[in-house]
Amino acid sequence: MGLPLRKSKIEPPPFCPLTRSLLLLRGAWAPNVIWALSGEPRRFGELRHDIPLISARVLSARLRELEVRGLVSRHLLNTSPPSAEYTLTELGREVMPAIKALIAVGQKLPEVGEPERKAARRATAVRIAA
Amino acid sequence: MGLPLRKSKIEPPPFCPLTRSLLLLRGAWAPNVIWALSGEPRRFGELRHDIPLISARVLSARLRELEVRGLVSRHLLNTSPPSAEYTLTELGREVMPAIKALIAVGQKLPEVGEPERKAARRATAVRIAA
DNA sequence: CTGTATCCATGATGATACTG
DNA sequence: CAGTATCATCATGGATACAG
Repeated sequence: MGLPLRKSKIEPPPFCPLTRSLLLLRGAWAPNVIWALSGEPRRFGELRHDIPLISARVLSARLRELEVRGLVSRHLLNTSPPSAEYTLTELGREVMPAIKALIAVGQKLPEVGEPERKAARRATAVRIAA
Repeated sequence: MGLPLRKSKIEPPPFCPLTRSLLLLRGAWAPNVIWALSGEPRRFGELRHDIPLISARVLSARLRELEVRGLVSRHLLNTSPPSAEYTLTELGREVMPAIKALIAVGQKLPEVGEPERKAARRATAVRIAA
């Protein structure tokens, strides 16, 4: 995310079967957007509320990207004031299993703060005879 | 991706059940590393070969992070020249379902190039009466 | 071979202001 | 309300050189 998925100027890993889905998760906000859309159709403002801290700019960008990829469809409502409604497409719903799997895994993972991330590796480092 | 998961200086979304797993995918290379370790234990050099284009610096960083999080264990072999062996821990293996789900989804997603990403949204924009 | 330290380029975000 | 445009910031990644 940032989850950023930096695409090397060269070529993306030919082997990795993960490259594609990783592109999907690009930005690290996309999964949350999909998750927020898993239920009923949501309007832009509702999504902003559902996904705390996401900026309008980023939400807009992700929605557009997901739309271009065919995971999300956008409908303009001729209301006043005008509003927009976003829903998952059939293709978009196919992503849910992966999202759910991620959530399930997350619940099993221990919480790790920033400090620990930079901690030494000695924790599990073990010396064994060759 | 920089699937990067940029942690706001403020606070991470309290609600999102995805935050944790997303932290795991940080860097967008982690999933590939886990995937590469899904089989037999691998040495540093083997991983570099398994994951084309990944730099030693990044591979090292991801392995360390996964190690700190308890998903990967590292073993130094007293060989000459010295070598290291990485394996998934039990916790690490629990992530596989999510990885596999991502791969499965990836196969269903259409290929989308950079140009399309910036393309207009008109494709699916539809006007419906309110 | 296994990593680590630097330096640098780029992408992803956040904040803010503005338009329809 | 729904977005978009701009500007500034920072993390992640790549390349290269160096160390155990």
